[in-house]
Amino acid sequence: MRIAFARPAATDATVTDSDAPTNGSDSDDPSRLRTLDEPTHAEAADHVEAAIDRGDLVTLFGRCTVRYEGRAASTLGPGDRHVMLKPDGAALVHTDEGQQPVNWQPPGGTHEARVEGDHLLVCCRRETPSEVIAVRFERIVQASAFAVSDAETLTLSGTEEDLKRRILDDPAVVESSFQPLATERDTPAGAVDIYGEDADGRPVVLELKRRRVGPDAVSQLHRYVDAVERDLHADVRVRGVLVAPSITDRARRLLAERGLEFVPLEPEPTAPDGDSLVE
Amino acid sequence: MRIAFARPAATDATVTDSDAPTNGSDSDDPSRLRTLDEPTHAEAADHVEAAIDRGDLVTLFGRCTVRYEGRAASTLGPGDRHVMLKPDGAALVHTDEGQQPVNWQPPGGTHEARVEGDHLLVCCRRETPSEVIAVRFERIVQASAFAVSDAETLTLSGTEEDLKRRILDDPAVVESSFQPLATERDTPAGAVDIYGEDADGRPVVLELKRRRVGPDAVSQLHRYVDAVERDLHADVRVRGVLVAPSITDRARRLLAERGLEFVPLEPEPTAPDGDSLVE
DNA sequence: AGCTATATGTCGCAG
DNA sequence: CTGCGACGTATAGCT
Repeated sequence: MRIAFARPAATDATVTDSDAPTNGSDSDDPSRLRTLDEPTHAEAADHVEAAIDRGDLVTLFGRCTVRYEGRAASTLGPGDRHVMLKPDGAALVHTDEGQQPVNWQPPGGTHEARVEGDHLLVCCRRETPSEVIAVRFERIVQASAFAVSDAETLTLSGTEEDLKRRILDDPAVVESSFQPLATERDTPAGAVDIYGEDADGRPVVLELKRRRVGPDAVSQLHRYVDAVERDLHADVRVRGVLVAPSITDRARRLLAERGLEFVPLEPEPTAPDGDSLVE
Repeated sequence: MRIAFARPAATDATVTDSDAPTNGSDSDDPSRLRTLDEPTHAEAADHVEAAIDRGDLVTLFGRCTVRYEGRAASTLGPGDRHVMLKPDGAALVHTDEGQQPVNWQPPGGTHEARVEGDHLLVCCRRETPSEVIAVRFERIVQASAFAVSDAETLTLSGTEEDLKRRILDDPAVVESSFQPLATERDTPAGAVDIYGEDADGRPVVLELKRRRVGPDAVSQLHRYVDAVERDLHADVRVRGVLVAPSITDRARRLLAERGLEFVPLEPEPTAPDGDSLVE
């Protein structure tokens, strides 16, 4: 603990919420940060429980083990890690490496912190499917709680949706006289990205991908073309066109075997790079 | 800042690393935690830069905007968020919701923190592909650095690998007299999970999935069966069997259309649930 | 709640 | 490095 003089005797006595030796801000400080450095397990448990109740985002630095059981099961021996508990029920355990958490829990679950023997136990549960993460801290270096408020939503470009718009805006980028008739056209095999007709009036199925495609995309297109041909149950041959920035060799071979086509196209026109994010 | 008396005059004067008003631990304290609460931008910049140089895992709480440009591009307006910079070059920006970061950078990149106007700019770059995240803080509530050490690796069970072992241990779980001949057998379409022969000596291709399968898995199996049939270029018909816990209706239909088969099997025998993670 | 497809997917492994 | 497939994938949209 940072404010040692304010700490109760290091018994396992429960620390009352409002009297807890949080620091960094008064309880009505707009910063909404509450931090404990090197707390006892009991202090940390109270701190975390109170933060969860308030709806704060909680972080914990410390040495811990992790066990998971649910769709699969895992164990992780002792090490220094960072744990994040989100107010929406999500939980993340990060090591020093990797973009992905070593263990996690999706949103919708519940968090719980309590002392268990000589450990702080942080438990994150969810149902459907029933899953649990148990994080056992032998030492907590820092426990922070922050009342995060974020009204903004991400604006993203360069997606498959952008590629779709680009084609609908100017169908000629696919092929001259291509005419889109429907998007998300339903078939027994699933929804077709763009369905239309070529210059000769033949049906065309487009499958769009925002990036370089492999064999899986070819199979997907193949399924749709098959399904539409059955659907029309006429003797017309349905064209299948994969639209993506590029294609791998194996995918191109597969495409040829199945009589399908490829049109190279980026989600967005390649701009003569303008402003950079940092000057 | 928490330790106000230790802080230099709040000019933009650079804070010397070793004299920086970190707290929570001395520089050689084994806890290896260094935290600043409500630092100035200049203080935070120095703190973060020093932590990156040391190879610490860095976290930042505060109000910021985020811009990303690379494979795609995005912008995110001002809000309270949590930023994590890992020593391996990974970066994560988390809001109060979702398991996934709202913005991120995979490992391998470089981090940088500096004052830019009235903001703290945290920049995370990587090459191949060239990508940048720029996080601009208007306010930093807390900046922590922790020398994370984690020697352990995750032990995971219930994977496709477990399913494969289960079949190789006792091929009869697939079908009586099924005989595995190879795993990862190479074909022009990719590697087959398990290749073998049935009681009649006919070639069998197994595709394994650790969980319920949809149409994509059927297509994958179909590709492999096609490829093996061409490969053998004999007139033998190759059987294709999807092995997974369960299958969706549409996938089952697709499977039937292509003359393929399904065998229900879990990655691990369903145990009469033993010890729970918490008692 | 289940099904389907996308994703700045990430990650690991092989060529 | 690219290619390819698995992943406790997560996430969104739709029935």
